[in-house]
Amino acid sequence: MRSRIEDVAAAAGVSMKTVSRVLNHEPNVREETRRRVLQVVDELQYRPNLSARSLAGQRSYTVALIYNNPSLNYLMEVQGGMLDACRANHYNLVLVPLGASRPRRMADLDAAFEHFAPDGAVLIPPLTDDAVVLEFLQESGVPFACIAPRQGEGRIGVTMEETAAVVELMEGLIALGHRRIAHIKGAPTHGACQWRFRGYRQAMREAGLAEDPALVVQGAFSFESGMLAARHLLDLAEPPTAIFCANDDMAAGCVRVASERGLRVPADVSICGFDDSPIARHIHPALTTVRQPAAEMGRLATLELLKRIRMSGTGTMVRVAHEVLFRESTGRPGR
Amino acid sequence: MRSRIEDVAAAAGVSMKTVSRVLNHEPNVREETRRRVLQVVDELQYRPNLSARSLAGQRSYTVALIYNNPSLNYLMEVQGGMLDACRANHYNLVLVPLGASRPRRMADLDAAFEHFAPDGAVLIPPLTDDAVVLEFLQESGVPFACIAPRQGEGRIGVTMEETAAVVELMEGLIALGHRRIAHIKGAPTHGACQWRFRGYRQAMREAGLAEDPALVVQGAFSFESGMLAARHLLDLAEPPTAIFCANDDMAAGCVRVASERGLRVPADVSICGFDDSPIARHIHPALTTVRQPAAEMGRLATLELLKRIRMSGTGTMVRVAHEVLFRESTGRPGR
DNA sequence: CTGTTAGCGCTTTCAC
DNA sequence: GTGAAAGCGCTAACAG
Repeated sequence: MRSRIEDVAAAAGVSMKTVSRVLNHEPNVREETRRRVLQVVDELQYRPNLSARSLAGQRSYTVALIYNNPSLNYLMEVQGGMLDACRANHYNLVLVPLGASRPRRMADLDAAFEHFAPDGAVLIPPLTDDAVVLEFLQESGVPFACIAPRQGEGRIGVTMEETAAVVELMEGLIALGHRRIAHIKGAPTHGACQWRFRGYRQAMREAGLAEDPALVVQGAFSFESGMLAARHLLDLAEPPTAIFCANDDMAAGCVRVASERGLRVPADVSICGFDDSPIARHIHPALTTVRQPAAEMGRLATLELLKRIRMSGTGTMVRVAHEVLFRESTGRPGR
Repeated sequence: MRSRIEDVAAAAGVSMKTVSRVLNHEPNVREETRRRVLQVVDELQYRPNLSARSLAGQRSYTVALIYNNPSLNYLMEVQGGMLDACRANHYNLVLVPLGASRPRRMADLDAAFEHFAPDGAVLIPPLTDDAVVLEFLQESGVPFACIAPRQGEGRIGVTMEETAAVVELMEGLIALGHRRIAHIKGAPTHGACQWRFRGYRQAMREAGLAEDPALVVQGAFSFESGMLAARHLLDLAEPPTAIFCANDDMAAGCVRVASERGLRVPADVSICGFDDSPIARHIHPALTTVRQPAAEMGRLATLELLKRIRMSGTGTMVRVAHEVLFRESTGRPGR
């Protein structure tokens, strides 16, 4: 049978409560007592019973990852980082996928919160900017952290300097000699869409390049939407020499369309994306893109969340560094 | 405050135990009583407290997904299917990634099992054939299900007719006129490697084609290993006209090498994979491959596991259908 | 700094 | 068919 806290207490010659104090890093335990307890814990291979702990402590030791059909790769990375942070802090991670429709989202959220009663939650885009979800969380009183929200005011979590990253990427294109640079935007509900578009405009302006509205088209972050947008752009009387896509999936769609049409990338058209998802390295030519450390962001968001769970009011919005990766899909404009 | 079983009992005019019986689908409750209880449950929005239930019932209502660095897409799909099955049965899913080294694997497993005390576990390849992991599970007495194990004897879970699927795919290649067909094998520790190779050999034999050992090379399921193997094959004095890879990542690596060398796919060389992972549709040309319903397999494996958890000795090894998808990467051998 | 006493909300056992 | 009482293993509140 598994040993209980009572057994540890008896073997260490202290009360259950003292053992509990040691295990929960509470103050008011003499150093010697603490050491003795820890030794017995080790000898007896004692592991606290999660259910008993939760029941008595009115906490679930669970953190929810709330998501809504984003890129699987991105989700997987964030999830991995969160898992690390959770394990390190003896927290459990519960996945909460939300349905597409608004009432469905509410029902899913509600069911998951009723069932798991998470102590906190992490939101990833585009849910970080979903009014319905945000209101639910605010009302529930459960602390939450956001990853890359459009609006980070008064929130905790992690952000990246997306605009700055895009400017850097665009400066690279401009330095290569590109003047007609197109942009395929992401889904408008997604915070990143805004930041990345802003970076595009800023770089164009700073380089003294006129912005041609015909060169900015709406995408939806999917491979297919990238193909559609690419066809549109390449059909223009004066097609762009470079296309900056708001994510890699759309950029891959562009590359595919270019290949189908017999265009060489980057000789005929340069293409770049954002995210550095696996597809960026797997297609030919490999995509120039911006790497965002999704796993690290998941880990950090979780750590900030745990701070807030442990002490209300703590936790901040931390910034992580990006990295612009120039690979094969961009080059000098051809002729 | 959240309502408790006591509140429901009081409102329905029965004992707590009767409510418990209804909620757990136990026998010995009159139909009328059951109906009344359920109505009160609905009115009071009663949701059982997981921790209390686990503590009293000596069960965690948790199922573990044990994995070890497989393809992320595959993992994600299986995970999604398991999540569905878990939600539908009010079970929790806990992710248990295992480290690379053998002692590390044991430590990870042990820690996760001590901490979460899962009621059951699902293994995915290549862990389905890992002696250390299997022994641990057997000794722990925790029921487990396997997805696509090499050896399904006496186990429960899900399998696919991998060999038959490969034969079908190979027959397609042969019908197109291919005679020199190469095979890039998967990692030898992986059960699938064996089944897929077997299908390759069987199809060659049945078509009366001589097997050239030079055309069978070892890969490791990664994109990079596919590139290496492809270079080797395409450098042969008499290169193959078609290459069947044990998974899509390696096939994508082959396509990339072919593109780099200016070879046209499929005019100069046909390439096909296995899995129908997203990359299969995202590269150009899109890959001919075999779709395995990973999400469905995750769901079914979980359902079999839950059967066994609920009644020892029940649960079986179920088979799911595959689908061979002929797309753009295969065609008649050129010249 | 340490211990005692009550529960947390549910299931189990056994009696009716 | 149904119910009463006794825990599951832990933490909270308070007393020392």
